[in-house]
Amino acid sequence: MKLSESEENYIKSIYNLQEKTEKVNTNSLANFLNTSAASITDMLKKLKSKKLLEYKKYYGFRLNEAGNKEALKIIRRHRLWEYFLVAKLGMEWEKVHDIAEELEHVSSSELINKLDNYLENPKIDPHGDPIPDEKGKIAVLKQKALKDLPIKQSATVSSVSNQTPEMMEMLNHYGIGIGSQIKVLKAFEFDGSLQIKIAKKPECIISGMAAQNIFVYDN
Amino acid sequence: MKLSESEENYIKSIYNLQEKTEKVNTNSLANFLNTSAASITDMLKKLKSKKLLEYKKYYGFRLNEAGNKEALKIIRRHRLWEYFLVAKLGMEWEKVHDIAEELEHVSSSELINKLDNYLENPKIDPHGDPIPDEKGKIAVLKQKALKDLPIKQSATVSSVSNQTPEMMEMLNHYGIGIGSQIKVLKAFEFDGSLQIKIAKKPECIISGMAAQNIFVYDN
DNA sequence: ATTTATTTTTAGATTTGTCTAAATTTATTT
DNA sequence: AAATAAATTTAGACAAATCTAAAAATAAAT
Repeated sequence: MKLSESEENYIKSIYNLQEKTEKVNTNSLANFLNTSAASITDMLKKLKSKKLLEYKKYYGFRLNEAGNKEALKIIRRHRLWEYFLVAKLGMEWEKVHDIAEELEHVSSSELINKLDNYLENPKIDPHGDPIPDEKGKIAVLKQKALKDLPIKQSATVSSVSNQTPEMMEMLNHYGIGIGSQIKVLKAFEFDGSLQIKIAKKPECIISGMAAQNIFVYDN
Repeated sequence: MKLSESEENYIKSIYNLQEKTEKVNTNSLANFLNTSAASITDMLKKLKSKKLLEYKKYYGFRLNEAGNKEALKIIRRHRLWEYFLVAKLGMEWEKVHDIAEELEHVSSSELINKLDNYLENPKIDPHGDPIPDEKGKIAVLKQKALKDLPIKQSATVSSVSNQTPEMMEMLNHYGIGIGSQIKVLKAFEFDGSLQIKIAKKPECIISGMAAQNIFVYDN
């Protein structure tokens, strides 16, 4: 189904709000999208007529099967682009969201699947959110802080919670990035620092503080 | 200057037509953009009011300095994305244009400059057209067929004229891609075949026919 | 130099997505 | 349960980008 940019934004927002909060209503959506409640009503009618959501006047609304499927496609595009921007172009966390908001509307499925492939099918985006696969399936990967990763178990770096320039500088120095394969060789109890190995990089030691802010998931 | 997608498409089209043909008029532009002459007139007024082109009713129009600058920015984005799609994602020539038409409207200059950097500042896109740099400057690189490259002179693969699946398969096999560093070690006069060296690949021999369809530019 | 043909512009309508203000429905209070 | 408050929808307007059909200007032809 060919959707306009606006329609896509509404669908994606409804999906995201449904994930987080119990009930999504007109006002909360209007607030989230920074628009008026009247605009929401207009779009709800339109999406209903396109059979993407269930909607009964004054009673509320909810994405149906088809709507969910569309939402997942958009979210997949958004998160793959975010991953690309951080992992390949080296952009900073805070900046990638807005750019991905634009890139996500380019809908060629060949493009997206090739991008996915090129990025080696990442499962989690730089903010730690899961990336739906081609079929809309989301892996349920539990992330953990690097400090909680058992010794000698290899894992993939998925996100970093503290994104200060100082943190980024240090990660860069060690060659740690989103998607890096990582393994803890030894933990020093004294200060919580860890001796680690990043694939294709020399061994090194990072502080307990860093280990607390780096998140990984098991392979 | 923030431009709408439509405004960008008009500006880019005017620029492209001005490159190719002597005089651009309302009808030819309407024809090129697959729209009506009336729409062209409307947009000309708008672009004039934004001071991006000179326009006098019934007399014709032309991009001014500012308009040219905007056009070059859009073309830069378009061609960098085309390069990315072919060189990194391995997409085929014919397919990249339409996708780049969409990607080109994402206008973050940080994104584009980082992409440029990531691609190692390509000078020519997969169709053989030059890519403007950050300042809008276009390199005047004369391409030549690989068969005309002097022995032992290293060059960069810029485009391929015959894009059949068979050709693509062969290039893939040899590891020849857009941006590859290439050098001719020996030319066999008998059949025009060439012994070549692609950076980081073993030496190999390609046919005269292939050498005629692969284009390169000097480093 | 008129007439005819072509090109360009205007006038007015349409679609999409938005808005404000008023009306309606549902929820909450006393 | 009547009154008040809050949420939602409708009505009507607007800007952007487009269209068709008619009018105006320029170019070409006899």
